[in-house]
Amino acid sequence: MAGQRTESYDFASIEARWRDSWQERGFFRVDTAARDQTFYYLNMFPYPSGYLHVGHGRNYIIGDVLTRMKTMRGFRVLNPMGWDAFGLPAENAAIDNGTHPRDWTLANIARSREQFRAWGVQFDWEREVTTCLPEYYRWTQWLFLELYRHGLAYKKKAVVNYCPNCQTVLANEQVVGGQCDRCGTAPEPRELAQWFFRITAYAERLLADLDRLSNWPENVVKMQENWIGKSVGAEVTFRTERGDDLVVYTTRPDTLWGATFMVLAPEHPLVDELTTPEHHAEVAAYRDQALRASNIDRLSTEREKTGAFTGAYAVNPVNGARIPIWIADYVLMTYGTGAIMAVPAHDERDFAFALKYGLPILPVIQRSDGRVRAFVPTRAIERAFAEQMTAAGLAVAEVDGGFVVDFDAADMDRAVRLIQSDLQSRAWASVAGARCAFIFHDAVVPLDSAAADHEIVARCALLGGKSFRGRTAMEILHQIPAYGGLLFHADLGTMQNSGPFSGTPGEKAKDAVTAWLEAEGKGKKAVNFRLHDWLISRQRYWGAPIPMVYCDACGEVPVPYDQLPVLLPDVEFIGKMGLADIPGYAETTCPKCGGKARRDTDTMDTFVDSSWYYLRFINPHDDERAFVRDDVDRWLPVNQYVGGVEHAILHLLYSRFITKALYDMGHAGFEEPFARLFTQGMICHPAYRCPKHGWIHPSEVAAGDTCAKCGSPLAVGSMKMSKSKRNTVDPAEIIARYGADAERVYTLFMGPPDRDIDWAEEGIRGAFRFLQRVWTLVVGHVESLAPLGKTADVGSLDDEGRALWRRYHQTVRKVTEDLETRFSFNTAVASIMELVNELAPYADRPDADPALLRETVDGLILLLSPLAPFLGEELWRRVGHSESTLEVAWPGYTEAALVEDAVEIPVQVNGKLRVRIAVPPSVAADAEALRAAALDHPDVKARLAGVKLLKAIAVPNKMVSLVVQ
RNA sequence: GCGAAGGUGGCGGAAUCGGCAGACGCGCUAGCCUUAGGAGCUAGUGCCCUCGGGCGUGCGGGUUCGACUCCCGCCCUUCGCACCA
Repeated sequence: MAGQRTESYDFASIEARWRDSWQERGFFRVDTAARDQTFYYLNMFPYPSGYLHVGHGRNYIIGDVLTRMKTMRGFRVLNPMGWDAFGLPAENAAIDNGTHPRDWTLANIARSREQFRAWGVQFDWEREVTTCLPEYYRWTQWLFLELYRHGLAYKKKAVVNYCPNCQTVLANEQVVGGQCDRCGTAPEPRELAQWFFRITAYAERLLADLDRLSNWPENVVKMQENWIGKSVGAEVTFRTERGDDLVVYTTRPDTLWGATFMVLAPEHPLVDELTTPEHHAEVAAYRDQALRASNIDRLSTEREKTGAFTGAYAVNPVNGARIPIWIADYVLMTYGTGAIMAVPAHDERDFAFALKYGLPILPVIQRSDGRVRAFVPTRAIERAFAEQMTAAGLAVAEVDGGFVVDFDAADMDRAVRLIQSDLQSRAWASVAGARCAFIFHDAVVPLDSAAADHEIVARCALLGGKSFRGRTAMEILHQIPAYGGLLFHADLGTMQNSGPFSGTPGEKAKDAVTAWLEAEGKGKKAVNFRLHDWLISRQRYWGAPIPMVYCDACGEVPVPYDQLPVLLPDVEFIGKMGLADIPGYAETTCPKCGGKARRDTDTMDTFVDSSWYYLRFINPHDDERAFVRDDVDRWLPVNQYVGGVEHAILHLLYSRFITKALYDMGHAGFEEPFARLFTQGMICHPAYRCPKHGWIHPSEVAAGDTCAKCGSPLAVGSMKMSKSKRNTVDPAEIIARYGADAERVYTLFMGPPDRDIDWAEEGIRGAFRFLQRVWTLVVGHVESLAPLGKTADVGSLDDEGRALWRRYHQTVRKVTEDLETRFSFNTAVASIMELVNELAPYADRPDADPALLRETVDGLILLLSPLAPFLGEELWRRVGHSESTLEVAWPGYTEAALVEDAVEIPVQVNGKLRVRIAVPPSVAADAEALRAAALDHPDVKARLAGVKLLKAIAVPNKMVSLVVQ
């Protein structure tokens, strides 16, 4: 066939021929003065580690496809690239390689640029920004000063997370699962004076404006919502017996009457003063142990609750009850007020704590399901008990050691009376659930107060029975298996045992109690956020210096704007070091008084660098301003932002905060930086871990998944590609073997771009074969094409020609839609493949219509050109054109071509597909006509012979559904 | 525990608004062509089958003429958060 005669697909020389053409012609240079049809596409800029693997490629290839396609659609597409170039990895790599972080970083940038070039991925390189260069970080420092000037940057002494391995503090967001985000070490708490950005001032807006981000993935929005963690409740002031005010935060003011003790965080400032002498040793020991324990231990919910009694008491402001004050590490100093009122009946943690330490548990909220269960021990009653209960209409069942009677809260009084009447004189029974009470032969004691709790415990002790003893009534109930799951609940239910508020329904309870607290001056409504202020100081060298000076006379003095940048000293890099380790760096003069002063020796978190870079791309070379308001207002918010989900919280939250702050300062006219966000999935590849040698390269894997070095069995699993796991695939090898176009097409085709997916070598061969077929098809039929500009004369085509013509126009529509609005690259590729599958046999026909071939072959090349740009350019010239595909308008389609000659309509009988009938489009589009046509069709008639037709439903253009008897 | 996403052939996946399940590709089978290949071409490929059909989208129900799709209840996988009062 054609394959033997045509020249073969020499991707290497094709790609070499076009690789630099696009940059040379400046197709991706954008004039930001442009006003119409602008589109700002942005990839999250990479950390220049010097090696981008095929997984990184996915991100940039998607962006390149869209940029090329949108350019052909007539947009001025700004797609810039920069480098998030400060930070620890550069320092660590520099230490390993005995070089300077700057040299390592700049060399890597050059290498990465080369990788983009090999991929054919294009950017407006004239706008390249590099965060570690003074011309950029000068403006990062400007940003810091602006935040400072507006009260949004402040220095404070605080207990912060310090990573001993990285030798620097970390932001809250950088402690993931109790470990340093970077190195996995458990950070230790340290009290240090550090710079913070007041992101909490924006907590409410950052939360509220999530509603505007309808074009963000829902999970990212949810993650931010959870991270901000707004909760509404009340602050209630308890008074200690010594006379201190002890303020607690609670989301459940309605449970106040059930507060039977208080718990302070071990590091709470009042602990020392409150602790009585006889409890001092125990409290001190507990606190030391708690502070030493890393966050990891404190974080586990599984862990048993521990604590220590201070010996002190407070008074419950709502009922005057005297309640003990404890300390426990399940209360965090960093949330709320660092102190809680414990309501063990309705808080799971308090419940566990109270059971362990024998503290009273008083139910004050009814279960919302109203369920009540009585447990009656066998020896407490007569033999006929069950029969009597049944006769009274109560559900009774025998269980181990006795009977349970289940009823509704409304039936409580009657049921309790009945049980009591059966009770032996020295026995007792109990009731738990929506209501809680103990039944004695001479009294029924509801568990409604501390006094009742005492009475119950005393009576039970008196009655004996070694099995049911406890320090509290609830502890006694807890020993009865039949009550499993009934003793604790956290429902919002009707209040009970709560003085004047008893009977208040659940949905009103919180507000009613809060209003009352405010009126009484005992508390007030309060809102709490999980979000903390952003700690931005870092004690490491490779970052933007914090532009602040400390003067004995003037105090804290910001570096004047005209003295920026505060340069990172160009010194020999000697390993893990900070600016404080550089002799002479700190020495300076006070900008205010000219006296001797010291510079701040910390650098900024790299997330500060990346929190505003999208603005700098608009005016990257302006040395007067960070950015120009008019210009950024025209280009931002970014139309399409693309990156990994791993930035769902840190970078994306910080950027939103900075944008809002800049908006408030009048520097920008928009409040959200990224209008549309897409988070692409990771590419995974098998990774092998040897118990002795750690992550090993596939070349070191012996047969049967054992280590070639030591023979140990390996742990194998598909994991996100990363250098450290040694499971990356080098794009250079793929490109050498199959070409960049094949890698691009495979990357797009492998699956939906937001999903994680395994890299498979076989898959890329499929993409390669496809490109080869396109090559053979086009190059082999150049002679058969009509002159440039000809399009098919539909009227003169035969059936196959018309089918191909329609297929072509359908493909144009599908590819356009898939790329531009659906982000569905895999189906776009699939539909182009289908077109090729239909075009190839037609083109081989000796009587193929030259004009149709011209139209479809030209269109095919254009549709393919954003995906496989090298092949696109080459073929475009081969078929006679002289311009670049980027200068040609994206193909359009004709509506008329989407209409079929005859529509095949499936006919269902009783829900099963039985017959397909072909009808003209006009019939298919009309329900009545379609039904008639179906019923008239011989095959359908045959199906209906001898049965009774009950219903015939015709759905225009879709199907006919017949229901028979 | 809370939140999110997902579960479809041997594999990656498609089915966009409730309307022909499995597009497209990989792999596999057979044949052709070459015959050193991981090259090319053609045909086939969800499962079962008595060849008429039957069964099939994690499981169990429901709504509907019709359900991968909607509703209810479960199970499993992945991710994020997690003693947040």
